[in-house]
Amino acid sequence: MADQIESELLRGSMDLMVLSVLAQSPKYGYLLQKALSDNSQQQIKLSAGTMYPLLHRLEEAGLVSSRWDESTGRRRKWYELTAKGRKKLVKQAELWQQYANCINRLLTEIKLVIPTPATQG
Amino acid sequence: MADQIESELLRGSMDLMVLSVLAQSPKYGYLLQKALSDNSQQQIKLSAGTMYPLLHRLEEAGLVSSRWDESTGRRRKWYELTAKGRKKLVKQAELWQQYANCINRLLTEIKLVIPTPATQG
DNA sequence: GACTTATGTATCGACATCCGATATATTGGT
DNA sequence: ACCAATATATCGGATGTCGATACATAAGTC
Repeated sequence: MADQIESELLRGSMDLMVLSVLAQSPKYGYLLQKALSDNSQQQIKLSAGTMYPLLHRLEEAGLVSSRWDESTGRRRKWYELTAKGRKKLVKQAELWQQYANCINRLLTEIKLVIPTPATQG
Repeated sequence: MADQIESELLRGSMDLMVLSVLAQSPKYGYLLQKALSDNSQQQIKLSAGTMYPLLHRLEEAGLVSSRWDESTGRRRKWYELTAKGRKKLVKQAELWQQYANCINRLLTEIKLVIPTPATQG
């Protein structure tokens, strides 16, 4: 299994990943970390120092809503996508595709990757 | 033609793109801007305020070398990849592929994109 | 000649993101 | 009693991005 992906490359798209994982199902922070790690074959680690401010930003922007669950021994804050968040996710996913296609085209031109059919956009 | 890609999503991979474009041929800053824009169907714009510090960082790190050309009316600083820069580019391109595959997998799972065959890695 | 646009490099300050370190508290296992 | 895992949160430092600004020359236009 490959190492964890360098953060340098990840900057700016953490929002997209978090929105994606939350789109699967509502989660609380700690669970979100595990889910993202699992979904990426342990390649993407989201540190607490990155995640919590990020979640607060998303909530501030109205993209997720949260509620505390104190019913169990554990004090957990569950986050779920709002309608606005879902729209944002779709838009960001499209942008990502564009972006990825751009870079892939660049890398393909210098023959660093095997050409792949453009997905869309 | 789609709009310019939001910078938010681009953070952290400008280095990769610049190294890629320089791998095609040596360029001076202003030419690099045009080349990157052309190579991305005008979707990626590299502002001067981003580019020059970036080029200086790459040179500082020994990934590119530069020399002034004063032979024409225009004063130009040409940049070209060093051997170290080329190695770095190959490595970063591999990381990029890993990263892109991770995100694509995430987006595929929530059915926001049409699944594509994994390129590699 | 005067004016504007394009070319060309560069720095500055404001702002955002990322992350390690740290704090706090509970649960479960040994 | 101790330690690891669970769980949320903030702080400060490092870094990246970009609009604004500065400066200078060349080319085109009125």
